[in-house]
Amino acid sequence: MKFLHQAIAKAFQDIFDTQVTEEQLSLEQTKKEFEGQVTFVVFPFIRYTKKSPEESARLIGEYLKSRLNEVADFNVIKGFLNLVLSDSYWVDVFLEITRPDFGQLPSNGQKVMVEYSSPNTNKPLHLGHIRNNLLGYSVAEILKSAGYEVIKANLVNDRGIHICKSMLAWQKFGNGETPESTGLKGDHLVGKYYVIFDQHYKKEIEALKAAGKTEEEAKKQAPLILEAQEMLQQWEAGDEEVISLWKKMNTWVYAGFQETYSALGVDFDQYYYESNTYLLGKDIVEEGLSKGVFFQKPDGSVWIDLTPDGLDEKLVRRADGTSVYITQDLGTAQLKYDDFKMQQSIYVVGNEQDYHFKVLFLILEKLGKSWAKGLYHLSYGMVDLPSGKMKSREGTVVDADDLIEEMKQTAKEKTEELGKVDHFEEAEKENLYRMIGLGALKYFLLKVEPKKRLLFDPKESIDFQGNTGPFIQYTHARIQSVLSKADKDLSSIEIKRPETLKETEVELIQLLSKYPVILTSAAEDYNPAAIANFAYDLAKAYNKFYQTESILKVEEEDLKLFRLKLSHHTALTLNKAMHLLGIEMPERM
RNA sequence: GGUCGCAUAGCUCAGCUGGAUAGAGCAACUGCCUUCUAAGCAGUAGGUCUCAAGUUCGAAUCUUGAUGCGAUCACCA
Repeated sequence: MKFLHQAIAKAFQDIFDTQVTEEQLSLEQTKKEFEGQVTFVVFPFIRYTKKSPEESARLIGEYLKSRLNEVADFNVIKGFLNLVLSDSYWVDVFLEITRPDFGQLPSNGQKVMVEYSSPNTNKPLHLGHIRNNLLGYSVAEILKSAGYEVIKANLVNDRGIHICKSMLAWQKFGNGETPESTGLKGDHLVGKYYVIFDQHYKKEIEALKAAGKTEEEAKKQAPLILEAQEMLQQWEAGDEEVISLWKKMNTWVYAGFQETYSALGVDFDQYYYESNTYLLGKDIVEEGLSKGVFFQKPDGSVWIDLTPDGLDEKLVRRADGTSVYITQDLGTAQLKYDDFKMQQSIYVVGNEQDYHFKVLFLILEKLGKSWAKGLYHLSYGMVDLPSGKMKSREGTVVDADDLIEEMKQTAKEKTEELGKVDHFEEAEKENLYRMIGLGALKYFLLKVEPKKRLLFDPKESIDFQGNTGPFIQYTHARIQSVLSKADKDLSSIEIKRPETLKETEVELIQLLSKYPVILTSAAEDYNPAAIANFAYDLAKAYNKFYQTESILKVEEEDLKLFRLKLSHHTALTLNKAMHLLGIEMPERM
């Protein structure tokens, strides 16, 4: 498109004797109802042309048509100059697309860390974590494809009072249960005891309230919570028995998480454990004090005053010298940077922590950390149920493992209804159900812009038709079917340039050619939804082409080959795009 | 109450740095499988882009205010 910018700038020079820079010009895609593929809006420039919009557009149109082979024709409607580019030009564009490196941007020498998942080790993963994991994974893949070197990091929240609750409940009521003895996945077993703790704790609170205590008092004085707090202290003191119980239960949880991660197809390059990092940040507090960024209150607690920035005063160290949440995050941020020296660091964390990250980044900036400007909080909306928020203690969560299983089951039912895979081997069927079920789930979660909140109704199953993952997978399988029937090695065949193109072919080529642009902007915005929408548009455009033109039945061998090649590169691009969302594409379905 | 985010068809969502008559999917209704996979294609119907002012040739998009929903404002994480 650059040639058009140049030519239009030159047109202003030649026709109107006025300077318009290429940067000022913007071209957009012509709306479907009009003829042409590219539109130049002249309204903003009539003050340079000193002519009516129509007249200006007509003059530029004529200029372009007479000088550029690529411009076959034009039409003017009001101030819109619609350009019809030649079929030969679109064939050139297509040849660009067939280059082997199409869709992978060259390395930009930048390193970026994407932290996502960050689970608590006291309960299994749920739908909220799934959104987090898929977003993080996808953003990481998008950045890789856009030329970054990416480190996927997971910060495991494996310590603290909540872990002690599960441990205590297991100790008291567990009767030595293990994942092996119960057949439960490790994270589910530990989660079970987290719930059991809460049940007993609530009973104790009720008993205390009946004895005349207030709610507040009861919550603080219940024997179980006191015991859990004591256990936390023992843990921090390195008590052997507590540590060994902690290790045992964490091992169960990690095994369980790993299973869920691999079912989801997400992975990590680097794990950080809070049990290792929770003491970090103490030297940053000292640094802040000596730099005068932090100040101390009479009771000894350390604060930062962010009121000039429109925020509040924030505590960074308690009066008793212990850290708070943000302290260890300051330390961990430093640790990550020291480990990798990356230019950007992205935290994929829910929007409930918007304020926390605003404060965190601001503090690091005030401390003069050169790398603070590369920090970014990729904030995503909560996943809500029709009944409201998911609450693990109340059991109103959509469990990750259950949901994955249900999706496969639904995929199986829908596929069997269609009866197209009856002759498949059992293993291929199972794999197909997995791909389709997960494809539907992943697409459902990723097609929506991250910051928007998401409503999930367990009673309504996720669609398999229309703007969905399976639709795109189906399109891919359909193309593969055509290609395998053709039985040609397309990569080694030189195609002859077609003289003319059909409308659906031009549409397809134009869409395909946009892929690198979409990829770039998706990487800039950390937005997988842009990729999802592109894949959908591409699949739709292919289906339209498929329905209007025949491929294998055409007489002329050259045309057949061209259409096969077009199909082939559509499939490749669909595959690339969906791969960025972590969605696998079946060869047949 | 302060701050931040969101608001587009009955439902779920697109809408690029302001541009043409605001687009898809689901749900509803009509057509299209003796022809390359009908999880598809084509069509009908469905809108005060929450409301009000402003900026301008032009606003769903930018500004301000209002309303509604959500989050957050812990010596919790």
